[in-house]
Amino acid sequence: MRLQNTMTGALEELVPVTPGKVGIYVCGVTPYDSAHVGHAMSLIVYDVLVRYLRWRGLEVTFVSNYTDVDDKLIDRGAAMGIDPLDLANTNIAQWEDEQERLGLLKPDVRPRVSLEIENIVGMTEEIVANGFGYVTASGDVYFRVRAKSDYGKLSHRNIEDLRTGTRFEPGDEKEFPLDFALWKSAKPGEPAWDSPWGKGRPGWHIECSAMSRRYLGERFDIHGGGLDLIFPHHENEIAQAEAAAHTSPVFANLWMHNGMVQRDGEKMSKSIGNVVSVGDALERWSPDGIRLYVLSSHYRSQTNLTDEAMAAAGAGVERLARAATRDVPDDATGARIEPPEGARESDFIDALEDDLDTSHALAVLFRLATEINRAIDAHRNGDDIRAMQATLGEFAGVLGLTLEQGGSDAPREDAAEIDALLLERTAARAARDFKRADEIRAELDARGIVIEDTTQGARWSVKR
RNA sequence: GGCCAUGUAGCCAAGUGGUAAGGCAGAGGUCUGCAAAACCUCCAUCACGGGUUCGAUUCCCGUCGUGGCCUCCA
Repeated sequence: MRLQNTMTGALEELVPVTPGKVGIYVCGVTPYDSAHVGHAMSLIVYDVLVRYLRWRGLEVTFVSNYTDVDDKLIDRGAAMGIDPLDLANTNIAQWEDEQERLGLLKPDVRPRVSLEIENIVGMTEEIVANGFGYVTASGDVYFRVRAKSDYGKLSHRNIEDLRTGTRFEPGDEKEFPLDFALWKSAKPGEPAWDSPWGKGRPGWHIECSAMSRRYLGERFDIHGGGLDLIFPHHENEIAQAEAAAHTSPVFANLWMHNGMVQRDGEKMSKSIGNVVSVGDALERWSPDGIRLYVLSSHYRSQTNLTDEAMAAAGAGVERLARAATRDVPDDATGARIEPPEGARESDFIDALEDDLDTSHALAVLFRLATEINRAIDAHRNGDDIRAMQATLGEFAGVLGLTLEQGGSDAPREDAAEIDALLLERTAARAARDFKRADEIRAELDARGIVIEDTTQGARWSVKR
C-alpha cells in the first residue's frame, strides 16, 4: 500500500516495522466540548485504513488517545464550576456513544493523559537528562528547540522562519521563544500530580510521544491526525520522541494528515456559529450517509459539507443498500455472470492501495450495484448474482458501511398499523379501486413511509 | 507578511501529457393502473492569461478566487 507521507511529501510504500503487523497512532480529541463532524471525518478516515489493512491480513494495533488534561478543559471547567476531569469524562462518554453510532472501530488502546502521568514524567526526565529540556525556577519544564537541529522537518519550516512574529512575553522563563512546555507547574485549583519538579501537569505535546512509545514502541508505522496538527503538535511530538529515543532515530515512519471539513464553504468555527456537532449530524443523516460523504472525497483534500451533498450521499447509500439486499430469484439456471471490468476485487484493492483512494473504491461499489441490478433484471444466474451481492457487502464492510436498509424491519411503533394499511391498499388495488389505493399511499407518504409494488408484492420502508 | 494546499458539469467529487471515474439532481424512454425501484439514453473541454510540447485539464510562470498553518484546533 502506498500512502502520502507528510514528512517527505511523497507517496511511500507502507513497509511495516514488524512484518505482518502495523502500529497506528491517531491523535484523539481534547474533550472540552462535544465532538463535531470534523472529528468524525478524521476518525472515519483512519477507521477505513485500519479496516482495510486488517482485511488484507495485517495485524493492526490501533492506538488513539484522549487528552483529558489540558488548558481548555481547565478553563471550561472553571467557567462551568465543575472539575475539569469530570467535564472530560462526561464528554468522553458522549463521544464514545457517538463513535459507536458512527460505526467507528474501538481503538485497541485508548490511553488517557490522566492515567499516563508516570509514563509522561518518565519521558520528560529522559528528555531533560539528554540535554533537550530544562527546568525553570518556577518548576516548569521546557523543550529546548534549538538543541534539535532538524526541528521543523515535518512542517517544512526552519527555526528562523518560525521565530518571525514570536517574541518573549514579559517574565517568560523560556530560553527561546519557540521552546514549548513539557511540564507545567500547578496553579491553585488546577489538577496536579507529583513530579521531580514539584506539583504540576503535562504539556500538550508530550502525552502523545509518551503514549505512542509505550503502546507502539520507539518506532512505529503510521501516525495520523488532522492537517492542523502538523504544527506545532506533531512537530513537537517528533522532537520529543527523538530527544528521548534509545534505539531508533526515527519516530513514526509515515505521517498521514487528513483535510479539514468546511461547512457551506466556510471554516467551521464557534464564532461563525456553523459548527455541526456529531450529535446534530446523527440526528439529520444516517451513519452510512455520513461515511459515504466522507469517503467520496480523498482524505487529504478539504471537503465542503452542504445539505445537498449530504442528501446526495444518503441517496447513494440507498442505491447501494438496495442492490446489496434486493431479492434474487432462486433460479440458478440463468446465464452465468461475474463482476465486470472496474468492479472486481482487484479494482477495489488497487484503489485503496493507492493512498487510500476511497472515492475510487466507492465507484467500484457503484459499478457492482449497477451490475447486480442489471443481472437481476436480465434473469441471470441467481447464485452468481448473490455472490456479487456478497462481494458488494464485503467491500462495503471494508469501508465501514453497513448498508442496512431502513426497511420494514426497522423498529417502528406504528408498524402494525402500517402493515394493515398496506394490506388494505393491496386489496383495493386488486379490486381496481385505485383512488383508495392512492389515498393510502399518500397518507403513508405523509408519515414518511414509501411504498414499493414489486413482483413479490407491496412493501414499505422508511423514507430517508 | 511567510509557508502550504486548492479552483473540474446545477451540487459533491475522482483522474490522466493524447480530447474527462463515480454519486446526487435534471431530461427522454422501458416497466407500472399510476407511482416507486430498476434498466437504457442524454447532460462538462477541466478559474483566467501566458509558456514548454506534435499535443495540456494534466508540466512551468503569472493573475484572480478559496482554504489551511504560522497561537488553541480533527
